Amino acid sequence: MTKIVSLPKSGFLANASADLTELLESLASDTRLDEGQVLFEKGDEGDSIYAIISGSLEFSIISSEGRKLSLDVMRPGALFGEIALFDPGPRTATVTALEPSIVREIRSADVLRAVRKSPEFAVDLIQLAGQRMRWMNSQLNEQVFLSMPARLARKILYLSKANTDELSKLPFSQAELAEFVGATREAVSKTLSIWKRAGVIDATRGGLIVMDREALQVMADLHQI
Amino acid sequence: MTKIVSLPKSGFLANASADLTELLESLASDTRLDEGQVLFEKGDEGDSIYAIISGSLEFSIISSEGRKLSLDVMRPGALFGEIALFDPGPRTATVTALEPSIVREIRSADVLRAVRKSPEFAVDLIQLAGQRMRWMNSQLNEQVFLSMPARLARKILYLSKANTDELSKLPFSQAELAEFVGATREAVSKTLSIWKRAGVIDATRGGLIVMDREALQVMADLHQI
DNA sequence: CGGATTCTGTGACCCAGTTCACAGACCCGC
DNA sequence: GCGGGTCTGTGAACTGGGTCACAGAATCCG
Repeated sequence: MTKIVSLPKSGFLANASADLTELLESLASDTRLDEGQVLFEKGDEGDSIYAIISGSLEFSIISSEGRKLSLDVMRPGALFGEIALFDPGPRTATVTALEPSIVREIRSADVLRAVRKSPEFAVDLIQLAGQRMRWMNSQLNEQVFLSMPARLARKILYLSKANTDELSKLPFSQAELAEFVGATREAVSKTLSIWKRAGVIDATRGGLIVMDREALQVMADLHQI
Repeated sequence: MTKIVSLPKSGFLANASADLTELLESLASDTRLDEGQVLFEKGDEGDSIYAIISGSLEFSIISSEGRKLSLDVMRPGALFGEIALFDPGPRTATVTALEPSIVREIRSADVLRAVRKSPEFAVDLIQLAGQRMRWMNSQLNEQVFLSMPARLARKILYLSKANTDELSKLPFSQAELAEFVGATREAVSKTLSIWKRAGVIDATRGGLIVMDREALQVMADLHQI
């Protein structure tokens, strides 16, 4: 049986305790996802939480008009879907596999039972919720108060931080970056061009390499509103 | 001693269970706030949660440049500050008294102790966190995907819903409304003028009366992006 | 290899909302 | 009751970013 070997610091919510992890082990059922497959989307009913075993999934919100704002890419070890855990109701976000992935599903009733038995689980979960709220707050902040270039710089830094390999190449097209940033492909293309000319990044088709992290950091702090 | 008589559905997070309420009763210490007084602001350290006994407080986030986005006004019965509950770190938002108010403060260590004794508290708290996350998600959605008039219409409907009196008069100046909507005073003034001419609302200095809720509802759904 | 598709770069124009600049209107205190 | 704040209304100019429209590069595939 696949093991959650460790809990890497992925995007967010990746700090489950050993106890919680064990719980996941015992009650879980695994699901295999193809690239592009939607695990659940906004409006779905569902009361499970998930842990990522392998692959990577995109976490996004979608407007009624169909516009998408990607918020995070989650990697093995990440836990998600906890809003619906004890607050039944439709899902508020959409989760899509970016590559073939495996997720472990735990029904909230099982978690609930475990919580009643052992309060430590609850403390873990509340802490997890706290971190997620903190993170959502920062997203709101960025969207509201930062200009497009600043948001772009931050997302690039954030997403490339998760990359373990040496020169952090981001495997996203400009269209995908635009969705992360809440802007159009054209706008992203234009600012990337500028940064490329300035030697801050190097862009190729379907990818992008950060050359000068410091400079990007500056871009992220400039351009406030 | 003041009692939390009931838990009215205020802005959000107003559905604490009887048990949790009792906990609040036993461990709390009350604080009196003057109008305009800041209870805590973004960046402060602090690990207490609060319940509102009387008055009303504004919940807002503030950019590094000093721009403010008001998110909610919280009324008696509302619970807030729970991010810091089990996830230590700086506060992510700012809370200000809109009028003379009294809040009850509970140190997170006390709550933590209670949780370990009785898991039901934990379930309540997690549920509370779930609702708050749901709500924050909706805020993010609105800010990102809606035009200014739609946001304005929604905030007016939302804020006036909390009003119990007959013809719901909102006691906010246009400048304050602008902060709620993340726009400038002028822009708000202009769209309010239009709505006033159309008979949808009636505006006076420092306040505003909703005449036609349905029409506002339409405005809220139109103007998507 | 050659055609088709999918990305990337850029320019022209448009529009929502900001900034700036006032002019009234209301209101409160002396 | 009048003078100085604080709100409200509105117009002119500006601007970030969106929309539209292509053209050139990469890549894929039959």
